[in-house]
Amino acid sequence: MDKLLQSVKIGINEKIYIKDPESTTLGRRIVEESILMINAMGFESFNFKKLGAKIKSNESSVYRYFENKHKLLLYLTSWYWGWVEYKLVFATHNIQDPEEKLKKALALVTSATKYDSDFSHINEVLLSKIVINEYSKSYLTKEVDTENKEGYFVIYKRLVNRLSTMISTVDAAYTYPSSLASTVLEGSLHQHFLKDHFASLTDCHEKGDPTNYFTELVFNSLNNKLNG
Amino acid sequence: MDKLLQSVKIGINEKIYIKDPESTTLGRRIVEESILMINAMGFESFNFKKLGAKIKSNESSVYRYFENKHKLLLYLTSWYWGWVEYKLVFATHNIQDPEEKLKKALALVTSATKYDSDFSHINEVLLSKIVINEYSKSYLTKEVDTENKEGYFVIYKRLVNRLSTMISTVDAAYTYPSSLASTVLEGSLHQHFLKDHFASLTDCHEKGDPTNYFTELVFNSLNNKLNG
DNA sequence: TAAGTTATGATAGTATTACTATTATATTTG
DNA sequence: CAAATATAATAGTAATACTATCATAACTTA
Repeated sequence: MDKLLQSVKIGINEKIYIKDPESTTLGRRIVEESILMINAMGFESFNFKKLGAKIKSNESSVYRYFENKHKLLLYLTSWYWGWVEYKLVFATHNIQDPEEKLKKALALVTSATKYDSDFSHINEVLLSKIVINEYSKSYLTKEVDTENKEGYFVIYKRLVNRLSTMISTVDAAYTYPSSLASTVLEGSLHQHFLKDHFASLTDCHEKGDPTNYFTELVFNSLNNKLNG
Repeated sequence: MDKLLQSVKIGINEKIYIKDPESTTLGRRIVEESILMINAMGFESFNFKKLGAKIKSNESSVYRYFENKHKLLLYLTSWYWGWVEYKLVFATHNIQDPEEKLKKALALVTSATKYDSDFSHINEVLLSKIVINEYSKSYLTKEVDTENKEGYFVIYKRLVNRLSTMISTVDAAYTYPSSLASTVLEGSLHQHFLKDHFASLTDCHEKGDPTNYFTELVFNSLNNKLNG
């Protein structure tokens, strides 16, 4: 429950930003508008000069909040995963049955993000699209090990571990709980991407499909007499 | 078998390059050295000026082969997937039993690339590392739909479909053969990445682990009385 | 082998990016 | 109200991602 409360404000590693964007109106405008812009034009075309112009502020002012756009992406994706973690903990904490708990968690983590506005200035639907299209770019870098040591990916790692633990609770004998958890999280983003751009490479076309696919995938792997 | 022979030279969509790098010594040097450089410094730091200098040629000469570094990445990754496809077709074409065939295919597709030098100037081990670290960047772009229409991803798509077909041959009733195939291919790259940078998010640490993990994952999903 | 063609190399130039630095002007706070 | 702080405006730099031009080298073929 303490973790839960801690997650409500979505505590992001302070090294990711120079000045907490949640602490000022300008900061929130930066986050708000960057989500719209990255979503509309893609991460590579997006830059701080354009963002400054769009919010009728200035490039130099944006740089006082984030060192560069890579750090801003780390901020946005950390926020997203923190939000998913918050929903996951909230939605599963009173479920006793391990299988039900895991089922609920999988549904939450694999389904497309619907409209939500607990955090006024953040558009979670667009942010989830950004995560689908850009998340890999935040870690597929030469700096990944340094940044990992700095703790830039803790929220995501904690989420994978929560899923992994739920998997192990259902079947303590299963050999690959972490791999399965990371496959579900990353694979879910990938299936959503394929659905939008490479329809022939996926069978997830209807709403609900990624959830059904991954739920089957996970439960077929657990408590299976064929294993071990 | 015709497909096989066609694949030996690894036929890459001609729109990806301006001038076929296989047709000249300089072209092959560009490909050869770009693999070493991208592997050493990462795709973002790599550029044609540095490459030109390294091969004691010139930036402008490199631009006569590839429009930009994105196209070069498309070329390298297409080559890689074409090479994997070639190995896959070669290694499985005389296996009759569908399960054995699929097993062989999964092993080939999920295991780390060992030393190979059928194609002298291409270092397949380093190229496979590039694919692990950079492949997503080739399609996670705003231009993906246009480039897909141009046929820049045909080889990869054909490979997913081959795997998908093998899955359906083992179990025609399985609902998600394409999703499972794409999950295996993409997921395998991801597990290899995690092994190197986020060890706590995977259980694949030993050589052979990704193969065992994905083989179990696939076969637990097929011919399972729990389904349907 | 001379003449034409094509490939490569060298150099220069442009627009954009990703910043840093400086100074001016608001705005907040004590 | 003064002092501190935040923001805005402007300028500047090094690097990137090219394009264009011209010279020269190498190959081709008549």
